[in-house]
Amino acid sequence: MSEGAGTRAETAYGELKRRVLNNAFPAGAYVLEQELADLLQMSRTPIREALVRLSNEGLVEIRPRHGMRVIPISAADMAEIYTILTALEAEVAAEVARRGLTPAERAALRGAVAAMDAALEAEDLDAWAAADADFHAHLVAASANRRLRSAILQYWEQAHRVRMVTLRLRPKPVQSTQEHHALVDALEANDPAQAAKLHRAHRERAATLLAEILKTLGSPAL
Amino acid sequence: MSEGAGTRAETAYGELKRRVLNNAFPAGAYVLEQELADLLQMSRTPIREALVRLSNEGLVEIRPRHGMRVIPISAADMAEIYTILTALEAEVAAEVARRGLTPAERAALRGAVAAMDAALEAEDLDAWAAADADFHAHLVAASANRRLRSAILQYWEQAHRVRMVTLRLRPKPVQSTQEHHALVDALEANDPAQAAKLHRAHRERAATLLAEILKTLGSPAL
DNA sequence: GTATAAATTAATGTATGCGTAAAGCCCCTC
DNA sequence: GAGGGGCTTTACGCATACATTAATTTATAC
Repeated sequence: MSEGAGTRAETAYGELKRRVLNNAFPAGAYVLEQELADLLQMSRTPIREALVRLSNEGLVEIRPRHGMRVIPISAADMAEIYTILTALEAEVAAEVARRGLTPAERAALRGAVAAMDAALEAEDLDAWAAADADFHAHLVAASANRRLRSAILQYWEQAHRVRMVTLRLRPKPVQSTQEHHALVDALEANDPAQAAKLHRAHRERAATLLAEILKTLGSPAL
Repeated sequence: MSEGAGTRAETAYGELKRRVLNNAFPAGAYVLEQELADLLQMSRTPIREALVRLSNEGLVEIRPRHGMRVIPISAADMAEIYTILTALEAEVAAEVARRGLTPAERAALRGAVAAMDAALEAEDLDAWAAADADFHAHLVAASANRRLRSAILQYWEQAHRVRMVTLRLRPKPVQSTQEHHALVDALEANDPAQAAKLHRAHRERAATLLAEILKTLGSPAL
């Protein structure tokens, strides 16, 4: 069993982040530092450090006498996030296309697309979402730009909760598979412009879709 | 006199950040938490919180028994940062061109370009750098995307120290002015694609230039 | 009943103290 | 002089205590 992290602050960070991403906190509710300290069985000090980090990452909000809460994401927020994700991932696509795919990368990407196909056929939305995440993770991992990778991850995480909630409210993602295949083709063909363009279109379509769903949901902001 | 911030942690954050950006810490040297605490006349607790934030922002590095140091930026780091800045700012340029400039924005941008011209004529590099920063700040401020604004600011800050150091090592920035005028033209003409393209070219040229200077410097990493 | 002021509560921001364990040092061996 | 084992120092990680002050409640006046 891998414990987790050496320091308590890191444990707190990891554990709280996990819970935030899995929507384990009551939506919109404030949680006090002491409650978190009790929950994770440590003093407020490491909890505080973890909260500072999480709030820096835009995942939680600290309100001085009310505690912390998961940042609610509105349709407008989602649009902001997707704009950034789109720009950054398109950059990755271009970079990767420029230098070409290694066989391992190619395999990983094609594998992820295959998994998406399979999940779609099996009507397993969770598996599809996982495969989709996998695809994008592999793509991002192929960038040599460490800062770029970590920035993308950060915005991906901000959007994660919402993606999960809306997963079952959207039409079956059939077109997505096509788009992913085309993107890998462009990457293999060493065509940066095309790769960036395809990826951008892919993301923009997803963003539009999400925006509509969120608008439909009213906007109680997740 | 504006004191600064209410809480000491915020004061520490602001003050330390200011010093980091102004290169007030000996290059490459580690500084202990206690020394910072003495420096700012507070206990280690708020200092720690500030350091956690700064390290999250990629400005400093915390090494457990050695203290904190300003993160050294190599030529490769600079390339990473500029890639991200380029992608994000091009996005802003496109967004702003899409919706058009308000008269105030137009005035601010043209004003900044004029200031760059003047500074160039007066051979005042500091003024030129300030005007350049102004231009980009005004451009970024014109985006409605809060997350995008803050992400750009973050990477801008990471590059700030290096920009200042290299300012006097580069050829006179004559071409820059032209490029800025052209960009404003595209923004006014509501031409998103052209605005993005121009801005991207502008930044990529700057990045190439910087890379060469840094390579020339050897790479002791700033 | 509403509004204002006073009193109370309680969550945070910060200082402090201490145990831990890493880093450095000393001394010894080869 | 290089290597290594044990000792010392000390910076940090964390728990804890407490003052501060915002939030809330109660009291009071109208």
